Amino acid sequence: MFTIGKASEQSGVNIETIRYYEREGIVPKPGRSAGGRRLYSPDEIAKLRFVRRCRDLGFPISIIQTFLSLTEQDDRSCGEVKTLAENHLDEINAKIENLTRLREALLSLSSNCDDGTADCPMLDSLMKDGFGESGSEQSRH
Amino acid sequence: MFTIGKASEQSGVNIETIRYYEREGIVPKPGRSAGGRRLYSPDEIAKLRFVRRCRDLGFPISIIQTFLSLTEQDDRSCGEVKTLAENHLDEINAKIENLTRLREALLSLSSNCDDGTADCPMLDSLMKDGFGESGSEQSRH
DNA sequence: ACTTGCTCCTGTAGCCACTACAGGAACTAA
DNA sequence: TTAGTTCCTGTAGTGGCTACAGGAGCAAGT
Repeated sequence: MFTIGKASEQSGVNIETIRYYEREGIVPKPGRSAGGRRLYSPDEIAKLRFVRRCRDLGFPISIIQTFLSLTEQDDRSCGEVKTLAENHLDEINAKIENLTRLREALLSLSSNCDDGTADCPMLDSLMKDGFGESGSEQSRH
Repeated sequence: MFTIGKASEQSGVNIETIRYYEREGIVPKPGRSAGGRRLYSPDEIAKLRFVRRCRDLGFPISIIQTFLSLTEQDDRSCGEVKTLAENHLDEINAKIENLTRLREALLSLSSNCDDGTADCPMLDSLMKDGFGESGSEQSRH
């Protein structure tokens, strides 16, 4: 059994984050020592590491909770996992596309932007009327 | 002069967000009608639109505030803008790289994941000891 | 036995940039 | 006048943590 500090080291999850996961019911409450300290088994540490790796892959907590419940009941888990992973891949691809378009926009805006000029062409075009948009979009995640 | 609804339409900024920007001092407080309603001039609407466009480009509010103060005093603004834009471009590029690596990782993980299997190889490898990491990293933005 | 210094505990508040109410006041059109 | 719409303030919630404050427990050295 390991204290929270060791569990943090071994799982790569910050101590405060571990306590947060417990508060939120993302991982089960561990046992306690006589003095009231949390004690983690290797299995519980593996679970923490699993959550961190999923977070590193960009999965939101809600999906990770589904993953965790799928690992409990080992009943036809793989199909559902694959679907969730594919949806997540689609989101990642969409983000990459967005960022790439954004980069192009920013590049072309800042390219006219030379040191020494009094009026900045980038700020100018961002302030102008009807510049890169077709109407009032009003959509942001 | 326009009410907040028209200002929202014309700038593309949500009504609640406009009020939030005002509360936070990101845009100056507009005048009010006899009945206490906010009234926006075309210039103030242009400022809101500017903020939205910068947000669309991914700039954080803190940077946008710098931009706004630079547009007030038209003193050698362009050099500073260019630097901020380049730093932001670096961040965007870093994000794209991260997401691309993430996509590869997720693809290779989920590729072994076929429907019908009892134990999911993706969840399996995420749960295992020492799989894709060199030690205890502990670094997340 | 006592002290030093580390780890741990709970509880609360802050981060970013919004978004979503609730409960009421003020306009506008029929 | 009345119904419907827009606006007002104030507060709380979102996600996923992170950062305290103020105290208790514990291990090693003297």
